[in-house]
Amino acid sequence: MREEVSPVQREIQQRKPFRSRSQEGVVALLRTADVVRRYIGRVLEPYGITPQQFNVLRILRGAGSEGIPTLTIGERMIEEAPGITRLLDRLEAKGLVRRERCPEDRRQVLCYAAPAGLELLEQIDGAMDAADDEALGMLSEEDKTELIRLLDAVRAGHR
Amino acid sequence: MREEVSPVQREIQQRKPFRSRSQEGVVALLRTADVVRRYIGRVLEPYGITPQQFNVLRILRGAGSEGIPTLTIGERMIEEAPGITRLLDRLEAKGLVRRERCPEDRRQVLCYAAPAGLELLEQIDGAMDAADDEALGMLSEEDKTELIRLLDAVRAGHR
DNA sequence: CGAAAACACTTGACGTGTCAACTATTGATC
DNA sequence: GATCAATAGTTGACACGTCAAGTGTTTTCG
Repeated sequence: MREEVSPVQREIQQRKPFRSRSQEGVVALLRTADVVRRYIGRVLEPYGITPQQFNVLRILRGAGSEGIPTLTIGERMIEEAPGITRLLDRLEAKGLVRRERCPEDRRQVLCYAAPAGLELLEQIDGAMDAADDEALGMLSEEDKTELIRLLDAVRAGHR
Repeated sequence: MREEVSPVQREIQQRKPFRSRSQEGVVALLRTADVVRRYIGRVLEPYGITPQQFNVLRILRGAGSEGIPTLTIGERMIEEAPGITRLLDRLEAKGLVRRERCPEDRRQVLCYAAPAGLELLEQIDGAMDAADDEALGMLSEEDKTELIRLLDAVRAGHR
């Protein structure tokens, strides 16, 4: 029975085998997400926008003309508020986003996608659809479904 | 036939369904990795070290007394050199790492885990094993194996 | 009603990731 | 053997991400 060496193990040039499936899984998950994140980043680069900024813009587009408060954006991404504030600062500086205090509750700041932001999104949409397919293109539809199921289960376990 | 709403979709409070399995998969992958990354980060926090720093230390421990050049560390993580240089700067400042120019090839900088770094790692090892198990604890061994297989396939496709 | 608690951010400090440009060496070549 | 390309790192500028603390605004409640 010969020694099996997993792909992840080879990648990180590790001599010792993983202590458990769990350890190998965590490493594989984090490394794979990094690879995909970078890939998406490169696709977005020509449009002068980062993955996070793109994400926020998509959320704002989804919110429509009603706008959406800063913290709500943070919930839909996974991030804490401080990051969102500054992300919006940069998007606003680029003219892709508009913000204004909510009249009903002056603690809140409502955020909207500016026209320029919506236009940019439309330019990107096609490329991003292609990028998503490309990113997981090596998996069959069944594999994708299975991957999604497993990932959903992992997140569900964290609460 | 009723409308199915995926967990990811619910999480990001998205009204429109995903355009494709690929899109849903990419979102699930990135979100799940974020969740796990944060979890690992919280486990490490009491030890005054970040996930990346822990990662580098483990790599240095693996390299042993021969040391390992800066760029090689970068290859085993996925990062670019600049990040590694500064990561090492901080670890050296904490006394967890030692660096010196390689006499054979003075362009290289050999890095070693300092004794304090090795001690810290030993203190953490147990907690990290437990954390890995906890992170994927909701999956059966078969599910973990399947997840690893799918993730390996995704990374293999990116090259 | 008025003080205290709860909210919704915002700001500051720091760790990390990326790219581009720069320095120091080493290797390759005519 | 001097020149030029390739290496190995470092540095600067900027986008995030996190935590802790600070600023207004409601809410809650005695």
